[in-house]
Amino acid sequence: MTSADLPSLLLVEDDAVLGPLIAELLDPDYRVQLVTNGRDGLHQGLTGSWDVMVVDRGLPAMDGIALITALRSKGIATPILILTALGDADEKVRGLDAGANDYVTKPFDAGELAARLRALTRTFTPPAPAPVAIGDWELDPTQRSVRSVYGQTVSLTAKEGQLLAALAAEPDRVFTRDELLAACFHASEQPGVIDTYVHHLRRKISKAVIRTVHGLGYQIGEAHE
Amino acid sequence: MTSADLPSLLLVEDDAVLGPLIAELLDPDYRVQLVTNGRDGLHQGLTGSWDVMVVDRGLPAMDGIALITALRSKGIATPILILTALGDADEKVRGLDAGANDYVTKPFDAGELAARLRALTRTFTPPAPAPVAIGDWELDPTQRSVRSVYGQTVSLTAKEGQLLAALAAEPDRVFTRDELLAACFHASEQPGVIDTYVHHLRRKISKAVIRTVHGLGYQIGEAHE
DNA sequence: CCAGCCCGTTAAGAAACGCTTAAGAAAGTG
DNA sequence: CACTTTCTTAAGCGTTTCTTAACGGGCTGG
Repeated sequence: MTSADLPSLLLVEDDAVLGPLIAELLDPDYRVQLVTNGRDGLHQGLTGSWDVMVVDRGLPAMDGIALITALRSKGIATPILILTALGDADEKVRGLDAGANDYVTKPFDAGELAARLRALTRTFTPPAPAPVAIGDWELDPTQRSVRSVYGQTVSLTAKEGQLLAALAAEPDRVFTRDELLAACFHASEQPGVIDTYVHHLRRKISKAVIRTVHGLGYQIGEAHE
Repeated sequence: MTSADLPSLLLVEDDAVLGPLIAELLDPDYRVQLVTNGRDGLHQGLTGSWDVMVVDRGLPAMDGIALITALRSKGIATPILILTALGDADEKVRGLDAGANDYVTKPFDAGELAARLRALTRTFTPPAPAPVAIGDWELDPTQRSVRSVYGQTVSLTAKEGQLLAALAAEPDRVFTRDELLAACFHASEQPGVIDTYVHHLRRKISKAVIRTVHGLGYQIGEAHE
């Protein structure tokens, strides 16, 4: 989920009637983008940032299975639900093994589809999330404050907390500004925002926590050398 | 996956005939543990470490929905598939919203069940760029750092990384300066740049890594003959 | 062994990049 | 509605990285 608003959903459906219908059906709960062929689906899937995708099986320009295979091979891990008229068990096996996470056959029940999509997008948060350790600091799960190992507590703003949480999620990994932008902001801001917030964090916490990797981005953890 | 061998599967099914049958069906692909009531399912689910669970809907001692709700509230995030005779859309919605990840109705197709379980246990790992081995060193796929076999890590600049990657791509091959220029730079620079960067690399890493072939260029690896 | 080319090393200017600051816009609050 | 806090942009300045060039030592072939 890129922000506090609705999750984004990419719908790939060539049927001129069914496509808009499904889009309308999902509209209250998702920001739906409808594309009507596999090639557009691939392009959107690769370039956009989606919380979940619904793809038809038979598509012009690029088959649904081929689309999913292509996306997965490019490292796209977004949950994908296949929605199609082809209901043979063999077809289901093929679709799921290609990398889909769920398979629903037409005609489908609207409530069931919605529930399956909820199941796919559900981000499971354990009831008592352990505070995230960042060097000598501890990020509170509410993402609004950090405590040093020696009692001192610093409160963060929402963006500061999100940025720090994103970096802390994968220590040692280097995040580009664009990645961080997609994770914490609406992706419409200037990449320079990140610099500003990194500066804020470094001033509030110790300078050493967030490392700069020149030309790439930022990183938490392992100082190289 | 808890170990290198088969994934573990907890099957909660009270039917004395169907339970062992399903267990046998899944046996080739999973380490299956069968329990026949909800209370045992809860206990196993909480204490054991499972890669996936298959639970029946109607269970003695504790309903399947209640079981899932209880597990989720305790922070158990294991993928759960409901396998049941109750096939109403409403039932499916209830089961999925309780925290199940998939819902299959009896009678079920063995191949489909297996595929859906594969989809649930599939751990999607984005194509992990394998580190490139260079003598006693390992080039990080981000191409921005190298680690020696004994822990020491050295960070590289962008050009240093590109140059090292180009040389390491074909060990033992001798690259001319022009080839390296075309591979790492805009081909508009002086060939002498290469010398400078080779020097930087030799200073950061050990001198022996990059060999000079007089009159030709540079090389990683063994000398010819 | 020597002349001549090739390579290693260093330094310094140029360019790209990141840090810091400030100020206006937007959002939240009483 | 006024006030405060937070968000976002932009610009100046310092740092890192890139590229060139020059000098001195080393390699090769006759």
